[in-house]
Amino acid sequence: MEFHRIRYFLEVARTGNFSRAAEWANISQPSLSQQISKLEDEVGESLFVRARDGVTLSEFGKSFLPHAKAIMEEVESARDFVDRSGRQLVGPIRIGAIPTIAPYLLPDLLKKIAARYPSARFELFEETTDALIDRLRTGAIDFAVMSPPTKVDRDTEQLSLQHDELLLTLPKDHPLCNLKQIDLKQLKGERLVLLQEAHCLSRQSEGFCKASGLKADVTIRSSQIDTLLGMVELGLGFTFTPKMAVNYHKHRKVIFRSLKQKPYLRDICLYWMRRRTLTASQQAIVECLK
Amino acid sequence: MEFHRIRYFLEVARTGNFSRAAEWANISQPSLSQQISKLEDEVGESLFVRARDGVTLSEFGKSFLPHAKAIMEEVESARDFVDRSGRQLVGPIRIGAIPTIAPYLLPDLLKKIAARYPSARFELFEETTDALIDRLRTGAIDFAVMSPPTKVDRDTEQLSLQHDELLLTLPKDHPLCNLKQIDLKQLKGERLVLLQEAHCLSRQSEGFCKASGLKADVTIRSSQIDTLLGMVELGLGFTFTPKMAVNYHKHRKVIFRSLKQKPYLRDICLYWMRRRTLTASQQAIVECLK
DNA sequence: ACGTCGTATAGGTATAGCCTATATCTTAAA
DNA sequence: TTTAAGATATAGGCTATACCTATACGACGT
Repeated sequence: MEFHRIRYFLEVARTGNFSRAAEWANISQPSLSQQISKLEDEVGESLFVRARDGVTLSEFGKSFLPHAKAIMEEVESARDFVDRSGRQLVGPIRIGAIPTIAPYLLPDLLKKIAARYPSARFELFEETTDALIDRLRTGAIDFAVMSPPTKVDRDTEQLSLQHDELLLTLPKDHPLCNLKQIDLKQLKGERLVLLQEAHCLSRQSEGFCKASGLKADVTIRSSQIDTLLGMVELGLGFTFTPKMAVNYHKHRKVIFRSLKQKPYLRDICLYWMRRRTLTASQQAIVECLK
Repeated sequence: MEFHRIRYFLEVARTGNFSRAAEWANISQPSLSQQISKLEDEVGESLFVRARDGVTLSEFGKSFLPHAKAIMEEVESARDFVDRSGRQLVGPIRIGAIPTIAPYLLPDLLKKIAARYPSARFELFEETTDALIDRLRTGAIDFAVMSPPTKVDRDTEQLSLQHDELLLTLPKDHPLCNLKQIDLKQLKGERLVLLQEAHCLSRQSEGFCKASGLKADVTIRSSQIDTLLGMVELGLGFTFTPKMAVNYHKHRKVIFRSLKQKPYLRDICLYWMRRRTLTASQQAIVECLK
C-alpha cells in the first residue's frame, strides 16, 4: 500500500490509459504497468479491465477508488503543510536570553527580524545560562542569547553578535571618581555587590577582579541590576554594569567608568542546536543576523 | 512521503524511543533511525528532539503528527476494505446467461451458490451470446452461462456445467408421433420454426438439421420459446426445445421427442475472463461449481 | 574507570523500482 | 493479405534504497 502506487492508480483511473498515465506520473509505461500489477497483487483483485478501447475500473477498482482518493488527499494536505511551513514561519520564534542582556538587546534584535519577517511571532524566555542551555537541548526554545563561557554540547552552534563592555560602577560621590584612570587594585578593601551566583555576569565580574589581582569581598548578592545600583548609591559597595544597560540607568546616582587600560569585554552570542535540519525559524534568523 | 516512513514516525512518536519503536515496526534500530532521518530531510525540519532522557516531538513534529495520523487512518481504512472484500463477497455476483438457458438453469445455480455464501447478492443478465461475451470483456459481468461454439478471447476460461439435449418438438397430433423412433429425414418438407438468428439455439438447430441431411425450411422466427411452441401447436412447423425447458412446458399441446439413434446434445458452459486475479466473487463461484 | 542504555554511522546485501528493448494484440489503412 | 500504428505486457539490466550487522559515540549510573 505504498503511496506512489496509489498515485499511479489514480492517474490510470483518471486517464483511462496506461501510456498517458505514465507520462503524467513521469515514469515509463512499463514501470507503471508493473506497479499497477503489484498493487493488484497486493489487494488481491484486478483494479482495471483492460479492453481494446481503453482501460476501465473494475467493480473492485470502483470501490477502491474513494479510498485511494482519501489517502491522496491526506498526503496532499500533509505536503501542503510542509510546504507552507517551509515558506512562511509557522509557530512562534522562541528566544531565550539571560536577564542581564534581555531588556537591552532583545528589542533591537526582534525589531530587525520583524522588519524582514513581518508575520513572525515571538516567545521570549529570560533565564540563567544553565536553564537556557537546557531549554535549547529539549527543543523548548529555538535560540538563546548568552555570554560565554558556556557549557554547551558539541552540537550547539554559536554566532557572536557583539561585544559588551563591563563598566565599573561606583557611587557618584566616591573619591576615585575624580581620577582620569582607575586601576581596579585601588579598590582594594572595598566591598563588591553582585548578582546571584547563577548569573553569569556575577561570575564574570568576580573573574575580572581576580584577574586584576583584586581579592574582592562580595557582601551582597541580589537578583536585579536595579537593586544592585541602589546598593551602590548607598555606598554599600561597587559593582560592574554592562555598557548596553547604561542608557537605562542614567538617572541613578552612580557613575559608570570604563577601565581604559584594561577594559573588560564580554562576548554576547547567539546559540542554537545544530540539528539534522534547522527549523524554518532558525534558518530565517541566522540568515537575518549574520 | 512514502507510507512506511509515516508508520515509523508514528511509532517513534508513540513510544518516544527509537529502539522500542524499531521493535514495534519489526525493523532494526539503525534502519528506523535512517528512515526518520530521511523523512526529516523530506519535510525539511527535525521531527524529534533527541535528548538523553528519550525522544520528544519537536514543535514541527507536533504539528506534523495529526497529518501523519490522518494518512495512517485512511490507509488503515483502505486496508480494511481490501481485507473485508477478500473474506466476504462485496458487491453483487453478476451473471449473464442466454435466454434459452437462464430460466431453467439459473435458479438452481443461484440456490447452490447462495447455500454456500448466504450473503451473496446477484445481478442477472439475459442476452445473446455475443452480447454476453462483450459484457465479459468489459467487465460488466463476472460470468456468462452460454453454449458453445463461442467466439471468445484466448484469455477466457470455461467450465462445462452439463449437457442438455435438444428435443424434437412436434404438434401433439402429428402423424410421426406414433413412431417409436423418428428420423429427422422423415420431416422432409415440413416447416421449421426457430428463434431469431442471434440466438445460438436457432443456429444449433439449423446445424443439426443440416448435419442430418435435412434441408429445413425456416418460415418463422420468433424471440421466445413460448411463442414458438404456440406456432408448433397450430401446426405451423416443428422446432427443437432444450430438454431442461420441457418441465416448464408440459401443458402445451406439443410432444418432445428424443432422437434416440442420434441425440443432439449441446454443451452448457460457464465462462469467465482469466484476469490477473479473479474477483473474490469469481473465485467463490468457480470453487463452488467445480 | 567501566559497563549500560540509547542513537548514529559505516559498510555490505538484496530487493524493488525504474529504464530500454521487444513481444503480443488489435485496429486501421494500404 | 500485408503493413503500420497504438496499446499493454514481458524480459533483462541498472541503480537506488531499505534493510541488515557491527561498531562508534555520548551520557549515566555504579
